[in-house]
Amino acid sequence: MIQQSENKIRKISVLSRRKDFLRIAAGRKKWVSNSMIVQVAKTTDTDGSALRVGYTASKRVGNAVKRSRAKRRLREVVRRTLRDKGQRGHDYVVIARTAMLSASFDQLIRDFSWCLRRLNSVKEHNRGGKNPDQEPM
RNA sequence: CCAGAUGGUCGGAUGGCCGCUGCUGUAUUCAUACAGGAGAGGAAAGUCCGGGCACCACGGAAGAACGGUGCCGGUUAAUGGCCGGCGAAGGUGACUUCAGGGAAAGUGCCACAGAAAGCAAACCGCCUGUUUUAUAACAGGUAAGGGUGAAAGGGUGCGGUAAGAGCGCACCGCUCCGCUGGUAACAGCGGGGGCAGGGUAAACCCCACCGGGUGCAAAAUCAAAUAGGAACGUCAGUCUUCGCAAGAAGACAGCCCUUCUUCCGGGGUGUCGUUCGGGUAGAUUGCAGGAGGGUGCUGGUAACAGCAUCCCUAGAUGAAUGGUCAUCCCUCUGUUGCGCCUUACGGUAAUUCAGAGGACAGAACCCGGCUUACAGACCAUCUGGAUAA
RNA sequence: GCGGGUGUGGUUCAAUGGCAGAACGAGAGCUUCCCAAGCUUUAGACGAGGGUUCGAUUCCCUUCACCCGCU
Repeated sequence: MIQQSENKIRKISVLSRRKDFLRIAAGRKKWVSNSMIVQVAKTTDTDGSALRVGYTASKRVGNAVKRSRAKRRLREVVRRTLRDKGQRGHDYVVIARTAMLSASFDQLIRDFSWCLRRLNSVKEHNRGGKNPDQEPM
């Protein structure tokens, strides 16, 4: 995409507040793959240039060791991928599923890129003039 | 060599690329670069005990209540931990396990079965006597045997007796006294008593000892916004008092409440600004040098203590300490099959190749324990058995 | 991280240490032309492991799961 090549994202900051997670989940824009779920919403900063990411690994993933490992792999995937393919001015939330632990790392990168591509195409569709409230997600 | 017992150590290794969080140094745009060096455990877990530390409460001591602990001695900051000993139970043994005070202070309970479940009593029995041809009935004695039960008022043997019975005796058990050893728990020996005194205290209880409460989201410092508080200034309708004035006090008016409108009554209340104090979000400290660890010596059976010397070893906060790739190591499975056994089929299996797997588990103020989870590997001491010399 | 609490049939709850029960639900039968309702009847549980006791759902210890409170 042309727009992405213009994006020069110098830093990826981390979401930490429960309020932000609830706001992004209420945005109802998400895409599910086998190993993860990606949610996205427009950021609330006035600057509009930030790119923020939140990570979630619930107790369903496993005990503390497994949750921590899932978050570390998520961070590594996001660090390698989102700098090129993410859109700035948006907040992302990545949720780990159980397959996060057993899948290979290449598969995780493919899953994340696929989710981002589908979400970006949905947003392109939005700019075409449709009402965003009637988005069938 | 096989099977065990006890105690301890480790719990994947190396390298490439890309990253994360503190610390130190340098540079500057003062929060960023670069360099150096550091960065999870034996259980970090469960939160079951004990302390440090912080705040709150409290004049001291004792008692009551509540909770806990419970053989004896030692160790420790302290403990319900640990070490040593005693007793009981289990094991051929090394060794292991034990909430292991008091049932002769009192209360409660012991279902069903059984005659009887607690000051003993007597169902079937046994024995004697009377009546009766006999069977049997009645009266008395007795508790050995049977039966019930988890448990039936010491056990075994001999004597004794009409039958029996601690009725008598021997041994064992119980209990009391004395002596000896031991700090003690307790053990040994001797003598007396003559069988009373069932079990249950993880039932109430009694005795001895211990315990103030809350917990780093404790607490301290700095300190936005909003609301409320205090001080000062400013403005505010009328009247009265004080005062030359500035101003202060009081009353009425105004505004709000008293369900709604009016009147009466009652209650409350100034506007704005600045500052202060308390204090929330947030930030910093608390917070990593400590009941610290390694080695050696000394004392002690040991837990542990003392001395000397060396070392500094995580500090995150939606929570770092990694991600990925390659090689090696270990285990398992499959393929090939040197060699060995076998006539052969076949069996075992060095090696090669391929695949899968490599446990339990992540610090959150710190420390001492306990408990629970854990693939495997190694070391030391000891026990039982087999073989050889 | 810290502090509390609860585990009993499929569900909601009882039960002095002595045969584990009630209601609803499930199955079968009776009744009815059929269904519902009603009546009769059956099956089904003490979270797990140890200990004390003659005997444990109950008492004690360990463990597992779940719930609540503290920002």
